[in-house]
Amino acid sequence: MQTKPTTIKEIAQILGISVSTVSRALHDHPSIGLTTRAKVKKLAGELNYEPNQTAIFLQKGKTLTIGVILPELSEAFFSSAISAIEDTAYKKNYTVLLAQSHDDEQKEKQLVEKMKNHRVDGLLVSVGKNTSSYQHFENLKKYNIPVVYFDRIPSIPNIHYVACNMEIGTIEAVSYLLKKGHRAIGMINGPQTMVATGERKEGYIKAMTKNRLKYDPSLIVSCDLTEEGTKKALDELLASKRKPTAIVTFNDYVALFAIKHASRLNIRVNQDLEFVSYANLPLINYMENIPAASVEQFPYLQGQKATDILMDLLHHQGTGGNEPSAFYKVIIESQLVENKKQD
Amino acid sequence: MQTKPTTIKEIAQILGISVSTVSRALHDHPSIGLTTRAKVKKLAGELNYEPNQTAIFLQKGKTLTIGVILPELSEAFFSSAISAIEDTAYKKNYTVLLAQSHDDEQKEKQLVEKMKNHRVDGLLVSVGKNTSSYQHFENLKKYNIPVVYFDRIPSIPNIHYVACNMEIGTIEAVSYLLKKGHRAIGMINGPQTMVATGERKEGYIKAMTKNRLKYDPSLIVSCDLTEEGTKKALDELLASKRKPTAIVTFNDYVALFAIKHASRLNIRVNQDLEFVSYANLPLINYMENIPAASVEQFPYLQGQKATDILMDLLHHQGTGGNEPSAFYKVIIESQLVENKKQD
DNA sequence: TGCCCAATTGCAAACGTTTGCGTAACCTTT
DNA sequence: AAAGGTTACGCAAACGTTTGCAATTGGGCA
Repeated sequence: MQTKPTTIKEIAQILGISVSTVSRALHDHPSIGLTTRAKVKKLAGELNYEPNQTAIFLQKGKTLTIGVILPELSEAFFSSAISAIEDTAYKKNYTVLLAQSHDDEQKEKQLVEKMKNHRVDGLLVSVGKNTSSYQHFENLKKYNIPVVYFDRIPSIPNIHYVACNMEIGTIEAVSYLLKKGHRAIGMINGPQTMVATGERKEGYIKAMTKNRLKYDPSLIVSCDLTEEGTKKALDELLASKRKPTAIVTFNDYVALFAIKHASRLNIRVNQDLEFVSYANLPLINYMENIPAASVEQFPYLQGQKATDILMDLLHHQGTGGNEPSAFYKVIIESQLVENKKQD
Repeated sequence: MQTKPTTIKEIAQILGISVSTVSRALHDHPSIGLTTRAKVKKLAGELNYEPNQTAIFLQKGKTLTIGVILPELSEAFFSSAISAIEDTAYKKNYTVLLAQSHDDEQKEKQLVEKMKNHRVDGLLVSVGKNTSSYQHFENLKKYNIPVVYFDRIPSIPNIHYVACNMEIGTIEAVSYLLKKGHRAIGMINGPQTMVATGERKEGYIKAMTKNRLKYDPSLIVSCDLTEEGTKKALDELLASKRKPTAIVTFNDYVALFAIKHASRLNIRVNQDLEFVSYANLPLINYMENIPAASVEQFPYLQGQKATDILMDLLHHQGTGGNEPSAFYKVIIESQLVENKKQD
């Protein structure tokens, strides 16, 4: 028995009234009599009527759907963010259309097209790390599809975004190490191309100068974030004139690679060499040797904020319709969190 | 300048031909002359025409969208699975509508409704751990919306599913420990209610009897998967008459909790007490003290298979339409993987 | 020259809903 | 009792497509 879903039309026919009346009755339109209203609802209930959203979408030009494009669903940071996005969207009765770019610009472009065809009301994006042009996103403006970027944001003007500023967190991280008595503090930073790399460096320098210490450029090395690159970076640091007693790493992956390498070199982690990192991973809770502290980047919060902004945009665009003159630029300050190791 | 997306209608008007001709031209319908076909396509290109999917959905009754309902997006196992689902669906030109139940049966029901209203073509489900009735899913059959369950599958007949059988993996795990000389092997199992708990126990027993060893029930304790519960379970095992020298845990979380607890009790992990677990987590790569081996459950593969099945169902339902007489029941055999600790 | 067939194209319905406007019926008012 | 005002409902268009069928054209052939 394959039942076709009940339609408003059938209800109208059974009751011998018009479809418009049924539609209005179901929406509690005041111009419909109480008795008919009740009759309609009763029957609708009995027939298990569910409005066909696709029809409503077509009619209204809105889909109550937001698209999310991000590099990699299985990465902890993003899966946490997407969890937040879904939660937040759900509360506002929106649904989430999901796609991952795998850091492939070409695929990212296709996905934007797809999202446009699906007529998503808005888009949440964390751009791929190789993406060089943002035209495919910018085009959406013409179609009045708002885009909110999060975490990995493009460096172009006039966009809405929420991101995490690493500078403050880094200042805190370095200060934390200084307070613990460290003077030679190394940093394994990311590739020069990334915005976040610059922020970390700035933070490092500011923390040093704020404490009237001089900044030794040889203590900051960049790496490509791979295990191999991390090893080399650590070796380089350990070989420098002022051998560091503490290291700030670009992210948890790098930290763990470095820790692994260090303990193989018979360096006692967090004793001979203390680590501070940026929390991308939820696994810290389960580990033995972990960075002494991490700079939290709040993926859940970022996802939540980004979704809130998009919702706001969606609900206030009906009127004006022109380019918004103001853009949301939410910066979440990163924050140092001490990793208490045992319970 | 907010451009409305180009419609087929506009193209028709500009070219002075009918919409049907335009539609057919764009689809390379043979009955349309080559010249008109070319003209239409040219203009469509210039105007950046993109078909309005919502209209097509309405017309065709198909949305090229599949819904995915699972407990928790941010859990590593599921984020890996969803990644696979998206990848696989994308290849077949399907889009993924995503929602998480947070293990809340009530919300799960609402989500099913929502998915139905969105007219997803099919559904991929991993049920919440508290879900007791599966009626909300079963109802979808009436609407001809196929459902494929994965990983956390309900124990009811006549469903499509792909899941991982823990028995083989467990046999392998226990055998692995036996081969290493262990004789007193403990097991921290899950709650009695879960299918997987039974499978693990079966595997344990089979491995023991296969090796002509007697099965000591006191060496299998169940726990609620929390950190507290795990501690208690481990304490219980350590207090038993035959103190185990190795332990198989229900999953990686449990394993890590247990390892944490053990090392606090000054037990040398994998020396005094060896651990084998089930891989839910990708973090193993980064850790110091890890289970000596894990039973891999292939989340990516599960997601992939489940999606493939759904695709197949979707493409073959056009004809019959009645209840399928055959159901996909794909069992992925779990597999023991030795965790090589240092490269 | 008349007829038939193939090649093109157009008409219009359909998918399920919302909504502006028109129109009955009824009730109140003078 | 006629005018005016409510109240309750129906008509039909619209959203952008697809598609069965009809209609038009032209050419080939007898």
